[in-house]
Amino acid sequence: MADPVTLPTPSPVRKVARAVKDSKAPAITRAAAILRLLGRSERPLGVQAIAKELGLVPSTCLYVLRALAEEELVSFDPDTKRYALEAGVLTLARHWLRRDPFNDLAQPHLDRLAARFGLTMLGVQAVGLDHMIVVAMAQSGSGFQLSTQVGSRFPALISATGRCIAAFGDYPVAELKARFDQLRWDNPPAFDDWMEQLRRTREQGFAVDEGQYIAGATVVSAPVWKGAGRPVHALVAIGIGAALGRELGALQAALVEAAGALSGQLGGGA
Amino acid sequence: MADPVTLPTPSPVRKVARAVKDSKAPAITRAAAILRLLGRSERPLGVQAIAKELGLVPSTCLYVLRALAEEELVSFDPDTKRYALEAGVLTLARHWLRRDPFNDLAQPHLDRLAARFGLTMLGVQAVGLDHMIVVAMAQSGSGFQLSTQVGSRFPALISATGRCIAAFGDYPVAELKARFDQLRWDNPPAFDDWMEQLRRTREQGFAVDEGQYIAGATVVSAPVWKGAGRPVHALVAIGIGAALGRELGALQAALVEAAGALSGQLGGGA
DNA sequence: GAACAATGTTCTATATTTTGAATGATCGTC
DNA sequence: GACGATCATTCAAAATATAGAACATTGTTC
Repeated sequence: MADPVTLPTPSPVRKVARAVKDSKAPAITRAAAILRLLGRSERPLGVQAIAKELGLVPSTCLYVLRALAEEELVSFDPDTKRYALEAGVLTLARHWLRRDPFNDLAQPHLDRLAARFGLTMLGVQAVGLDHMIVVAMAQSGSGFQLSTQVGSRFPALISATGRCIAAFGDYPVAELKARFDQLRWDNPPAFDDWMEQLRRTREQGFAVDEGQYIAGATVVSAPVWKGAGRPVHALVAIGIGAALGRELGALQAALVEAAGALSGQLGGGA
Repeated sequence: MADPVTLPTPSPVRKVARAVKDSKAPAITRAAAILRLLGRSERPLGVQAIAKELGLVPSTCLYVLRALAEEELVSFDPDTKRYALEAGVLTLARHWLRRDPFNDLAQPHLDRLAARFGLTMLGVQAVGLDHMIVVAMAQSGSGFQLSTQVGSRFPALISATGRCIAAFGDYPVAELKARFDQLRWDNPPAFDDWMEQLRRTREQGFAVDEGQYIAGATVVSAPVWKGAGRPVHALVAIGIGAALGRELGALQAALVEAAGALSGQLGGGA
């Protein structure tokens, strides 16, 4: 139900409270927190429930909700006095999709690879060191497979794609360590082993995760460059461990090739 | 490029200024305006450009942008100092989609009708009397660009669906008139004719627009009820005028039937 | 059906954000 | 390579959004 990234949320209250204090536009921080909470919630929520969950003052919370409702980002049921996400968020998403070249260009690659190897392919975008977001997807259609939805968020350093982000991002080791320690894996690697894997990732140009993030699943990820500097995107292949078998080598080669081609199309120096 | 609804936007400045003043949480109003502007824009924008376009104070604008960037709703390129929508908006949209039963239930109906009649089908949601938003879609031929169109906004009273919203909404005539006068049609009907069409829409249980909103296109729309009160959703068929021909009758019957079935599934009193 | 409890909403003093000018950075031009 | 202009950013005063209590409304229990 909940996002992989929202599962280990011990206390939104503390986080929201701190973020609100540090911000020069606290109302926006509160609004974003409310939108996320409503997104997480299975059912519409009342003012009080929202305020309590996020540690906000009810009256302030009410004003924020009214403003969000006015903007058609939140729906309000006058009968039940409950608030929920409104379809307006779709409109923003559509505009983002429309404007992002990675989506259009990545989709054919994803479709092709998904069909050829019979697995789930993702196009992923990193946003800072916090999260990565699934922005495109393709599935082969046959048999069982793992799947996510476009829009899903994951911690930035998790799994194979996390290794790519870390390997090519040139971040301070201390920062990586701090983030690494907060990750949840099915079979967590030791930090030193992980650092060694980063080195190999840099050599090979792609990263592999064999059952460490999700037991039984193999994830291969190759970075895509949009320009100089850090890669912001990656192509990801996800397969049930056994199903890949000897094809793993071919998959890796095809993935790297597709990622390289995409980098070229996006005008990046691969 | 731009939304149907954003095309006739003479001056965002006035609108934003008024909305900000009336709101008890102006920062949120500003933030929403910025997000919309960034969505509309083809390229990333700088602080100054955004502030000027919306009539905001640059420094305030900067703080809002920073807060939005912190929330991963807006991306910031440190090199060019430009802002754009960020993939975080996708996450909100995914959550909305996940939680809304109309989507899942409507999709099979849309697919079926699109295939049978060879046209484009939409699932639409009204949000107040301001807008309606396309929340689901099916096409007869190759249905890929599908997701890019979902999220489109239209004025609530336009075309066939607008007639449904007006006909079954029980709004004061004065309010309808005020909204009606702001609509842009290819071939605008007279208000009195339109009111007459509303009456017939109530009788028939569906509405038709033959080339009035878009010259050469026939639009048929049937309301879907989620509960008592006003219908919030509608099923919409869009076809090139000539292509429909004698099938129009069958389409109307099928549309009404599907809308009725959906209303039942959603627990509404059809 | 009445009293209670919980929730939503309004109100006002105060702490905060917003404002607009001043500063610093960056770009394009000569 | 230096100048001018544009843009992003900072800062302190002033307008204003926020917090917390009071009030109103809704739903629930006896």
